Amino acid sequence: MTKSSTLKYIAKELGISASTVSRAINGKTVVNEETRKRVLEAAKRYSYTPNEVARSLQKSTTDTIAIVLPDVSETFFGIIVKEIERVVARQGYMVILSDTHEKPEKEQKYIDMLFKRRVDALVLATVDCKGESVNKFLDSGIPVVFIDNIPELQNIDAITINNRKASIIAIEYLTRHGHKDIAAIFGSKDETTGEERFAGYKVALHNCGIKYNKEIVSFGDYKLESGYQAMKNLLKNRDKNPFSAVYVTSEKMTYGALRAIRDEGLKVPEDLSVVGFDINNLADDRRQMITSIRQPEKEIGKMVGTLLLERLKSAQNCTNNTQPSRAFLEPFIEKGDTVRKI
Amino acid sequence: MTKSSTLKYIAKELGISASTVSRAINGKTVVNEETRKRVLEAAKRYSYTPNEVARSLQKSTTDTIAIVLPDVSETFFGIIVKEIERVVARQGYMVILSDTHEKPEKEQKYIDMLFKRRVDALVLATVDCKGESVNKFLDSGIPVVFIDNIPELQNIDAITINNRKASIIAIEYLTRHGHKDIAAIFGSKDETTGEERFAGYKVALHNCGIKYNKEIVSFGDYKLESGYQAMKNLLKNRDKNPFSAVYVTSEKMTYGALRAIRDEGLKVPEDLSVVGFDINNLADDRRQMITSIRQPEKEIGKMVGTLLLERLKSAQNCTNNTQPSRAFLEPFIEKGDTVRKI
DNA sequence: CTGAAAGCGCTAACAC
DNA sequence: GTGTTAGCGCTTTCAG
Repeated sequence: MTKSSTLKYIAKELGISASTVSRAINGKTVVNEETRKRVLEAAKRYSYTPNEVARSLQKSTTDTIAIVLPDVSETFFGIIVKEIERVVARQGYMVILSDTHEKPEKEQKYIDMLFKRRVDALVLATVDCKGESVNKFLDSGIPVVFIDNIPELQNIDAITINNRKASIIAIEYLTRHGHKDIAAIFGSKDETTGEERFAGYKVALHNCGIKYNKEIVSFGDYKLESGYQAMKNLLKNRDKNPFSAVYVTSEKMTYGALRAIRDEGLKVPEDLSVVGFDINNLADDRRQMITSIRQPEKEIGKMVGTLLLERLKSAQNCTNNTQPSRAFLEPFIEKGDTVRKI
Repeated sequence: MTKSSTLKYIAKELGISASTVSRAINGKTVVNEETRKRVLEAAKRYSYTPNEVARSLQKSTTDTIAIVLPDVSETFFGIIVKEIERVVARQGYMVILSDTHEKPEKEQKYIDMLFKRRVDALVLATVDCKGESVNKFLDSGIPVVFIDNIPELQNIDAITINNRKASIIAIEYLTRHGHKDIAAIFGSKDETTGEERFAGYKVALHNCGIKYNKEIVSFGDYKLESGYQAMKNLLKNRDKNPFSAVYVTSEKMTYGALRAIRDEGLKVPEDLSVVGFDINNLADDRRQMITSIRQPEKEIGKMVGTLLLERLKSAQNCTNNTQPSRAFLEPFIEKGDTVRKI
């Protein structure tokens, strides 16, 4: 319950000025070896801890970066967060994490709060591509890096995968296994991940000479329940609109879909082949239980972290005349036991 | 690049005092309706945003809670973080997340930094039960809630599961399926999760009249690689020390073990039954792909969040004479396809 | 209802 | 080397 002591307090105890104490503790300026020792010792004795809040106010920098995303419990985001944190922590930055639960209102609110808290940079996996609140950051020149969903704005930093290609890989894999009727479950078309993956799906079908059938395509919201429902519905109409495989475009929706399939008494892959997305069963391996399109999460996180540090550094030097950085990493497929030849 | 305006600036523009502007904006005190309007309008015009750093310094409260844990990319922790955040965000708190990568040094460093940043409370899934740095928090009366691993300290708040029981459930399930030679992979005995789960394993064996064989027990560090290696080794000696099932006590180690099994050309469950831990495939369902011991992550997170808010509230009122809160939730088993009868 | 003044804890000139 | 002063942006008595 002891209130932690302040610079001023130590200064008074030692009969010296607060600035000297400050200097001794920060060690940036030269201080008499003798006094330095006394200060350090007193600091320990009174268990002094610098107050970073005060420091932040003074330097108008918080050494904090914020990450706003729709769902930390998706392993995809978990890994990205971990990796970003790892990279920026080495330069003393800490991470504020905000989970929007896929809700645009929450996203707005969080971004506003984070701005008030003067975070030094923002990583945003938006669910609200038209969101206004992020403009405050952009206008203030505070670094923002977009991931996952990328709004259509000029001059923004963005790191994501080639989502069209992701679908193309998935569909080609299935067609190579003889599948022609391939159902699919996407996220909302309002988000670039949903839209692009959907677009890629259609392109791939076209390339393979398969006619697009909208009856076997469904749109969810990336949550487990929506994957479950979507799959249920597809299965219900399967006699009218048959399909031998399904491509599901998020981790949770994949698990939801698998559950629906099981609930209907069907076996994977005997009765239905499944290609999921972001399923992260065996980490570094190229083979896992569920066939899945994967994103290089670690690499994404690392790139984001590195870019962040770069932006932060040039923000210090007011060297903001750098080009926006846009990276499109390559998705890949991990083969598992959930697809069979027909 | 516009530097955001301050209270003082607005005050000057309007020819009134900063305190009035402050009052108008915070709306706690009564202000002339006329001036209030003028202020609010000016605030909008100059796109004023309150500086929470300054506010924090003044109220010596940051509205921030910190979570320190060994691995956010474990779904177990992902869900807990999400849930804690959901609960505390409703009261305006934000979350700083620190991932220690299972390293005691990092943990120490983070805790120290968080103390300097004056977070209002700390949630700690320690990997370092003897860690000293957390004492600063404890001594200062800043709320700390321990989860997962619980150090042996008096008067601390802790929310976890009954880890012994977790193992008992696992072993009993396996023995009911006819297994007698049950290998196991635990975390370090230095952590309560490792120790307790190991203890429960021995108790369960004893209860089932099975002799404990240390040759088929291995200790890892909760990471994927250690699960992989441990399993490899167990498998290598399987002719001398045979077993028909293996119990693995973390998500990542389970995935690592499964990979090792596959690499050896063995099939689950035909050649070997597996009970994992914290495998989170189908969320709300009671049946999933991999048989796994589960913890009620959502409930844990919710309880932590609620407890945190309670502590934070009474910290405000200096009503710190409450009893420490210790909860032991119940683990449960989710049955999947990775265990067979023999 | 509003303004002046003081201060949260720290750092950064600027003198000496 | 060290002290003094001022100030980061805000809130909060205390007068008026």
